Amino acid sequence: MSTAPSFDRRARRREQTIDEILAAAVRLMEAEGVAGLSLSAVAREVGMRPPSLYQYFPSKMAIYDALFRRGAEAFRDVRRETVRTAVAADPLELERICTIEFGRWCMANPIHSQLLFWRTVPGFTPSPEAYAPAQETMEDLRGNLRAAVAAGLLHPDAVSDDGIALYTSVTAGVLSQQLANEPDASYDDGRFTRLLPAVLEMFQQRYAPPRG
Amino acid sequence: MSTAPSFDRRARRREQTIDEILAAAVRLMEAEGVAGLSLSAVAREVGMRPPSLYQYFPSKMAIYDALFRRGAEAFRDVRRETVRTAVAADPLELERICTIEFGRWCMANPIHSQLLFWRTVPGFTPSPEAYAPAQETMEDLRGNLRAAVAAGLLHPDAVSDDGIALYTSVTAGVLSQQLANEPDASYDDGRFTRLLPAVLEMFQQRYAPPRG
DNA sequence: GTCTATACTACGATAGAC
DNA sequence: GTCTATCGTAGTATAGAC
Repeated sequence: MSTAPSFDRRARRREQTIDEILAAAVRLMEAEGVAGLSLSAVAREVGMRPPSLYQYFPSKMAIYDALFRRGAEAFRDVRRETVRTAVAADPLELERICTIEFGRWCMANPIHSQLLFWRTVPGFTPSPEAYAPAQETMEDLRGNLRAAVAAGLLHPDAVSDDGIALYTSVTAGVLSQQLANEPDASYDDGRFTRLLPAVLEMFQQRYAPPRG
Repeated sequence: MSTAPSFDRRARRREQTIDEILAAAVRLMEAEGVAGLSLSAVAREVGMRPPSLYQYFPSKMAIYDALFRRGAEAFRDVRRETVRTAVAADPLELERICTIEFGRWCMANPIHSQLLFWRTVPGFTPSPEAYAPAQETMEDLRGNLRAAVAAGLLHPDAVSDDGIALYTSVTAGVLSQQLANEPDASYDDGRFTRLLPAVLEMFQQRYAPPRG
């Protein structure tokens, strides 16, 4: 087909525009709050008129959904890339590194984090497609902890529903406090993010393996 | 002064109206999200026209501020009332009971909790007057933990800045997860609130007193 | 694919009558 | 203390020209 290359170029250009719109939305949310996003402002930011946005997103909620999805994909991939490249002595150390990288990502992407973890936008619920990568991440986490259990580094209860919920609660706890109270601090300077290694130790201690 | 009683009656009536407005605001936020509050809707809810609200609050932010303040006062008082009436074997158990009562209050008042702990309303920052009771609560918490240290039940590091931050992070962590993921569950049924005793044990274990 | 024009709704807030 | 009327602004979204 002689028209295929042309389609490719158009598709790529379209993708670029979509990226630009989403980037503008994030910038505006940083200034006005996640729930304070307005399509008119997005349009101004990207140099369009509001109606033109509808060529790329059918509604305001679709923008939130795209951001949710990209956020969920990004932090899933941060974890996976860490698993692929990190040098760790054992599965537990690997998961620790993953969680810290995850924490860095959250502080580098506070808007996505708020959208993902707090869900405070009035009418917004993520679509199943947008939510799927977040579930995959939970499975990845469970897999890592399972490996730590198999290696005799954690008690089997660590991978129970309560164990996983406890893990996410304490890690999300420090990140949540950081985002709410010192949102502009870097990961390394944050009063709360500094505590992430400590809560991981607490978890490890609680689920110490049975002796033998 | 013969007019004094009349003033009292007026003042009381005015207080009642203010209460009614704030209660309506909370009801609406439960339905539409904390950041989705509109004065017109509040006015409709209480059976007024929007301009009449300005007799009671000079702006929309003043309503948020009043709710923040009342929330901060309420959970400070929940803790203090618990200290006054709870039967506890030692300061550490007392603080544990306080924290659990605090958790119950959060789940019973999710809107106030969101306002207090997440701060996701675009232009809103609490006034110093509204914030003061929250600081008092932090001091109360520190005092309780100090008593536990004095009783030889916790390591002195527990009342360091990091220790306190760790305490608030892990407790706020389970509550935050609960509010975000299962906001409608009761305290007793929540998948995350159930874990509150466990995180308190983790804290206690981490800051176990020096032996001797 | 971007625009103008516009429909429609709603908002927060103020002025001034009663 | 409550109202009507209104200002000024902004919002989301659609129709249709180019």
